[in-house]
Amino acid sequence: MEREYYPAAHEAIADQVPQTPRKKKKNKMKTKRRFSDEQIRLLESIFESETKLEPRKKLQLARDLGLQPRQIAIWFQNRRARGKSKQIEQDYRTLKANYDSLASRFESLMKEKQSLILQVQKLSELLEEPHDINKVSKPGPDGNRTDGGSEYGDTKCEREAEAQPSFQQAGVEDMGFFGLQIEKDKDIEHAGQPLEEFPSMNDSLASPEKLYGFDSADMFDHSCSNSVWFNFWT
DNA sequence: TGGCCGCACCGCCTTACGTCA
DNA sequence: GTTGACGTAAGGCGGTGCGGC
Repeated sequence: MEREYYPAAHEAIADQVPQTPRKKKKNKMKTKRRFSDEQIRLLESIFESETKLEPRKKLQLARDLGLQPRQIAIWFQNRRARGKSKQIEQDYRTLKANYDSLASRFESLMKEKQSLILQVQKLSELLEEPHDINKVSKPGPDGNRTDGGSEYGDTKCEREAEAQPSFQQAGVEDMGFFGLQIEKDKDIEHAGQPLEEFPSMNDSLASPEKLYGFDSADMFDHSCSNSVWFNFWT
């Protein structure tokens, strides 16, 4: 469909675009005409080099395009607003991509962490065995206990509470032995916090828990204040 | 020198028209 | 021909900077 273009300023439409309309309110615009492609092209080319116009240049441009200076000023204002809006959208996309990438890496690291914790628990059991072998209930054929519990207690807390001294007994104070740094005592209480504070971009973006369907509360059981956790973030 | 006023300009939000599917 | 979504020119408002008094 053909556009209706804004005529030159000296034509009738110019009368509807007062030079200083700021004080004239409630005077509804009668007609609105889009600028011609040529006008837009020139405006865009100038906007590329300077997003704000000097007054003299604005007057010159208004003459060249047959528009009112105020129309030029408004076009630049609206153009800056459009540019800003697009920039915000671009920034949002970039941030979201970074967030998604980070969340993905977070998830994979959590899996790796869980795997390493299991390895440590198994090693802990191995270190424990020679000292206390008589207390250990008889394992089933597959190596698991037949009563459904473990030699370290039936709860996660008990297992962890007992697992920690075993390292000390074995002279393994520093978990750097496993390439890890163990969290102890008060530091342990903070070990789970970064997980809960994993940044969500905003309410519209799901947190990792929602995004990936896992619950941080399950991973960091705060019912055990002395739980052994590794500092995920170091 | 500090305060006031008018003006121009800006950013931001809103309105209303033009265009298109 | 109608309608709803979208783009955009322009209105309106509050804020700021500047020059004159």
